[in-house]
Amino acid sequence: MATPDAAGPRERLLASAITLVRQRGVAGTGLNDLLAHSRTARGSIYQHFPGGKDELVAASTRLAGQVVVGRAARAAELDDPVAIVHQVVERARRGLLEHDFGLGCPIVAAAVSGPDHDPAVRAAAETLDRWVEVLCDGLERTGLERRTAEGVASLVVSAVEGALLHARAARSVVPLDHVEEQLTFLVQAQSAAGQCATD
Amino acid sequence: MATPDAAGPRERLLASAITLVRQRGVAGTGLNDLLAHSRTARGSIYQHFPGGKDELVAASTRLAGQVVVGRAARAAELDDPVAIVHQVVERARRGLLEHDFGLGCPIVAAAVSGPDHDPAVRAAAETLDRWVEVLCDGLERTGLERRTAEGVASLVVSAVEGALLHARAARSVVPLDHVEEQLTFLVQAQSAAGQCATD
DNA sequence: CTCTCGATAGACTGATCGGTCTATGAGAGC
DNA sequence: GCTCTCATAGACCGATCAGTCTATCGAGAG
Repeated sequence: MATPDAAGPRERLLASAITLVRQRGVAGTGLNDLLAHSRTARGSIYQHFPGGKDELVAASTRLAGQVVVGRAARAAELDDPVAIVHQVVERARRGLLEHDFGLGCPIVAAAVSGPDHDPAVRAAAETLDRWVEVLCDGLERTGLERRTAEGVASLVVSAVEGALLHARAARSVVPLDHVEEQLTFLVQAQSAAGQCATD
Repeated sequence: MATPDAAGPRERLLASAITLVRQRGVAGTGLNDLLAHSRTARGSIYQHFPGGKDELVAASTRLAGQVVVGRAARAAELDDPVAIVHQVVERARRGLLEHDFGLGCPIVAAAVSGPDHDPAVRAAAETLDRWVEVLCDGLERTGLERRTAEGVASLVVSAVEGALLHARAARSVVPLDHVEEQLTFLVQAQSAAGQCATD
């Protein structure tokens, strides 16, 4: 369980919200499921999240976003763009396999949750933007030109999210393998192109 | 309206299901919304889809999948890989702008709908696989090696789905622009690499 | 004409939804 | 000891959920 139960109800609620939303989406996650999964009293939701389900989901999306961006930032510290790509893809692959394709990306779940749940959508959008930024900075540090790094970082994020979604639905990591292979080729080609230009 | 109303209740239901699911997801779409949007009698659902909502959603996902794959097949007939990529991305871009970022991809919505709605998830997975196949065949026809075409096609589908998702959440087509730019660079580099190898 | 069958409209069910409420208990600070 | 606060447990609310049912209507076939 992601919830050691030593944590308070607020932490348990956030952790359970992230897990259940990854599993069934925002609209598919009911408060009853949430209370049972987090073993929390009904009142505790409104103690910590006066706005109710919407506020809880938004907060859990922001929290998940911090985790995701934090990992990306650590990956972006590597000085080889191929290693950065590998790190990001590998993280997605492990997340899928560890839970037997049961959990998707929390940011994707929030992003597609629609006009109701608008705060969650905004949190997802901000996370995706920051994710791209962080990767972009990392790729630039490895020698890519700024403009190129922006495009590559954006592609990496989009491709990994898309492949994760495809892989979960198909219950196969092949889409992630293909994406890693091609992204690796791309960053090498872009690095080489940048080298030539600056020669 | 996508429903000319001349069509029978079955067609109206399918069209409305696709639209509403693109907007709010599977779990977020209620039968009442569906009936109001399609101006259809409650009984007509069970006349045409005895399995109820689940069967309707699965059928609408398969229908949407046929449309998506059909478009991809037409794009894949072009003899320039760059044009193929442009066609696919441009379709996504127009879909977003036409509805002011209100509608996502029906296949994505079905893919992330979770273990409930399993038929919809399977339909989404099959569509994604066929989509990749169709693009792969097209790219191979333009001269890419089979193995390379597989990887590139998979990346194109994943990247476009991911970028579509990011673009809708952020209400900006920039992610799609970045993806198109980098995918264009990639297919050119892969084509060149293939050329060299066969020289 | 009648008979039939799909479409429509809408009442109705039990279950579940998100949210509010009260009551009890456990622990910290005074 | 006495609050005061938060966590818990669970009853309760109106609204909505998916699904079933009945009744009426209209078009086509006999």
